[in-house]
Amino acid sequence: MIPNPLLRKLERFEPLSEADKAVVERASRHARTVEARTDLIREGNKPADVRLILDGFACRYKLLPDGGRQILAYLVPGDFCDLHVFILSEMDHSIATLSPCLVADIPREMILEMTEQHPKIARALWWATLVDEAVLREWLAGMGRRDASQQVAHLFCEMLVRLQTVGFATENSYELPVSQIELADTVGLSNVHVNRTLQELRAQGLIVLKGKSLVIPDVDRLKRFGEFNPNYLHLGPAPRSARGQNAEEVERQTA
Amino acid sequence: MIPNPLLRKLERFEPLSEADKAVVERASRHARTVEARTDLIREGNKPADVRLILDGFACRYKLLPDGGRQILAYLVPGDFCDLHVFILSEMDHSIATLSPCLVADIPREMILEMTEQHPKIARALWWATLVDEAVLREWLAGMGRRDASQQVAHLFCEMLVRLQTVGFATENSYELPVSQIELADTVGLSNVHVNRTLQELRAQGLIVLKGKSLVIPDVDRLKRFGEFNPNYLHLGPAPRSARGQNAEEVERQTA
DNA sequence: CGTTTGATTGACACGAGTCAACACCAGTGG
DNA sequence: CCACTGGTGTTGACTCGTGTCAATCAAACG
Repeated sequence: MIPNPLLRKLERFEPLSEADKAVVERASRHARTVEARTDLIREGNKPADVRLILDGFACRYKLLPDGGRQILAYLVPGDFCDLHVFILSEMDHSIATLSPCLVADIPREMILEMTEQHPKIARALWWATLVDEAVLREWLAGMGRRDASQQVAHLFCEMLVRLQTVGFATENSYELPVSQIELADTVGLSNVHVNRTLQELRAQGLIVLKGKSLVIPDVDRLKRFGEFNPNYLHLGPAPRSARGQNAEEVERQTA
Repeated sequence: MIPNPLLRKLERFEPLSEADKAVVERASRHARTVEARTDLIREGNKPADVRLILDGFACRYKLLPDGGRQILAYLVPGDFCDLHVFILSEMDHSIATLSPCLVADIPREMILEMTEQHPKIARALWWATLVDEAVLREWLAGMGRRDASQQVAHLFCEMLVRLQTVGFATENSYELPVSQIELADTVGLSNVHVNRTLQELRAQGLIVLKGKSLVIPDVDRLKRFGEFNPNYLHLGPAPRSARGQNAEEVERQTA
């Protein structure tokens, strides 16, 4: 089986005890598949339990009165749809799958158990929530102050790092099951301009994007181009080697 | 004296007991003044305690390598600079005053006391944090999918509501101690274009902005113009004042 | 008073949006 | 087996919103 992506993510923050791990595993045991482009939660809903993505891509999004859409976050394996539904009375945005997904529905009680009886998990969940917020801030900064190509490059770097931490990316590549239209709704551009931007990144040799498969020939170069500084992901030191041109430890990819 | 803005805000979520209120009051007792345009926390810092704004305007911001700046949030009376510094090892952004501020430094222990021995406060703080995140999402949506004038109008509506809940705005006006340059860094535009946008809003009679004082002659009209739907602020029903009946009209419209 | 910072205005350039046409599949059904 | 379809990617021509540069004003300040 695939190692639990949530576990991988949380342990990136701090090591968990065996008992902690068991609880996390148990919470994500019962999962269902959801096909692509399906709403998991809609604005106005008050979901009864917490959804956890185990495989596939999903996104938070808002629809605007004029029909426009803005994607607010990508949810990848190990990410929660909404940890805190208990507090707010209703969702102020929607969540939908982008690709086919494996989703676990974690009952409220199990979340409470995790947070009340496993302080380390509680802290790690706190951390995950804060990182989500930090990502939001980084996107906002990108939207406001970066041009199209930088912003796309930055996004690709972020997804590389995030997917690597849960074992869904190699050293320099991953599957990005997102159409150009969806990318446009993510970075706040038109689909046409996203297309031109991707062409430009390709022409500069910064990315190789065929279908849904993204390869980054020179990760450091793309990071420099996109002004990507991973500090906001709060991952601490890379687990083994990561940075240099010679980092060759490749994550095993089971998906 | 002035009722504690934090208390007002938290009680907008749920009523607190007298003991709860006393603790909140105590936490915000020792405050200091900070002059305008002063960093409270810098990126990379690990602040020892939590800062609470009691008066004035502050902002979160990020500086980009090219010198650009993006303001990520406005902090108004009742807002925390960073409730969760305990978890993350360092700040990924900075916080600065915009106007002269009154700031309380709340020691970590007092936060722990509030959250561990006063569950209602804990829930209310949770709520405040989630609302901050929701505001961030709304800004992202605005940045990505609204044009300049809508976005500015939306921001003005948001600040009206937020300031009203802490008693720093009248029915239709408030002090906005923010220069056009800072506004530009907020909405992701150039200062020149912000100026033109403000002219346009003025010309349409949507706002009266002289110096730092903002008056909104017809609040509902501005809300409609900016497509402002306050649901993301999760304030529940309006507390009783005259704002009620029209707010729902806006919500209907955006459905 | 100069100095300085912020607001305002105009001329011009450029990035990004819009519209439209076409190519390229993958799926569907006749 | 092959038209037909709808969604996605690609391109070009044109428009328009916003940025840039620069000059001028206005107000705050020592």
